[in-house]
Amino acid sequence: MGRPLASAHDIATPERVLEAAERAFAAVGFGAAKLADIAHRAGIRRPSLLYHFGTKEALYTRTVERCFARLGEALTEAMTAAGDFPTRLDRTVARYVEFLDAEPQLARIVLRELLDEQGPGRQILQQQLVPLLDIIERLVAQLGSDVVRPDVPVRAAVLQVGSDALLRAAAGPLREPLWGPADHSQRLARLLLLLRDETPPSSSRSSP
Amino acid sequence: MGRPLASAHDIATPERVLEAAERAFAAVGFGAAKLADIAHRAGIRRPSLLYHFGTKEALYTRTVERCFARLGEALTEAMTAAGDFPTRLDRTVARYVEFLDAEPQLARIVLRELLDEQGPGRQILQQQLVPLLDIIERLVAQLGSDVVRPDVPVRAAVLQVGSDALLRAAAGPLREPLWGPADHSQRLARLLLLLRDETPPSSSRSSP
DNA sequence: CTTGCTCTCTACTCATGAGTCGATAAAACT
DNA sequence: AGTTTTATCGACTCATGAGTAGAGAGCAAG
Repeated sequence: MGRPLASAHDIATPERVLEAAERAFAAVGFGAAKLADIAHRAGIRRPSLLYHFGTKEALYTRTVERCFARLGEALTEAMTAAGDFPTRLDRTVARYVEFLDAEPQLARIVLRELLDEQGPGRQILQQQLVPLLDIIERLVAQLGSDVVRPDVPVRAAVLQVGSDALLRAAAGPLREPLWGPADHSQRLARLLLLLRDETPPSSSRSSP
Repeated sequence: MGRPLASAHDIATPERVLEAAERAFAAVGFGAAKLADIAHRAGIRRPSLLYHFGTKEALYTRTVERCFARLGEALTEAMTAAGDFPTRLDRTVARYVEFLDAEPQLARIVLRELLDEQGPGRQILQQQLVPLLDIIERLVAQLGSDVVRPDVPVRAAVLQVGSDALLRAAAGPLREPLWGPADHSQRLARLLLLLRDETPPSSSRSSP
């Protein structure tokens, strides 16, 4: 054999490996994931994988960084939409939840990194999340000074909504039986943050 | 050597092993945890550990079951306190959060089980959590019919508060910089569930 | 004191999975 | 055409960690 071959659908091999790695690490964690599995799922054998990434740890770090990068993108993209505060809040929460629900592997990896004592994730998480929370707090102060409840701790509220979405996405088959429909998160965020709740654009109430 | 010896502080060996196992599995997960480490932390060698538990998987299952049992106890105990609805809500949330903060290993293991595709945890989680949520919903309907917001999805709200506490406890060193003081959870739960918020007994407001 | 039971250890086996080496072959230059 | 570069794989090495075997030490009962 020889060159790329680019097998299947002609996506570059390293990219396919990263996708397979994301699934594997998300499913069973760093320790239990096997390079041979990942390689096979990417359509190559283990040595070829190691040719591209050198070592298992390196592959893992790359995977984690890729996850956090995409998550960061999704978050900031969702936040920078135009509109008044309630609209932006709805949009951000909705997009964030949808994004995580669509990529549960990502949610799982982020969570795993939060749990692991070592791992590259803790630092990345701190470095990305702290400034993001600062931005949100400033945003709330500027945009929402008249519609936001003055008595709510903003950071805590944001983290609560965020944690919920993360766990919800990571819960896999338990998602529906426990959490139910997705737009509940949006509703709860409104209830937490907004002074008055003029029932959001499209949503369900539990008891009319 | 020979009999128990009961080393250190005379706690039964299997119990010491379970404690060590809980720490280890919480810190690095099932795959990466090493029986030799666990054994040493419990004051014995690996074969002695295997004498008591037979296999690594068995030890893990025992550890997980022990965790869920304790968590279940803590939850139901907190919920069955007397008082009107707001008081009970405050107490339950406060005790739950304190409990998890005091035993972060437990929170980590529960989370890990939520993440793992196989593992005994998913099933236990479903079996314990679904009925618990039903109980809570019934409780809210009975006790809080006049003080609880009628427009809030109870299950979702409870899960949101619960997820937050779990992640908060599992976050280790990131807990303070991100989440801040513990009583915020209590405050958010009040804001979510109660119709009017007469500022809970002892709490801090972020902007007076 | 001897027999038996419980618990512990040291010293193995054995499977598994990460990383290396050398061969090979398709592409990409020259 | 010939040479180099890039990517792939089969067949190794080697470390590590789970599980096993067997011996021995303390304790209890007869």
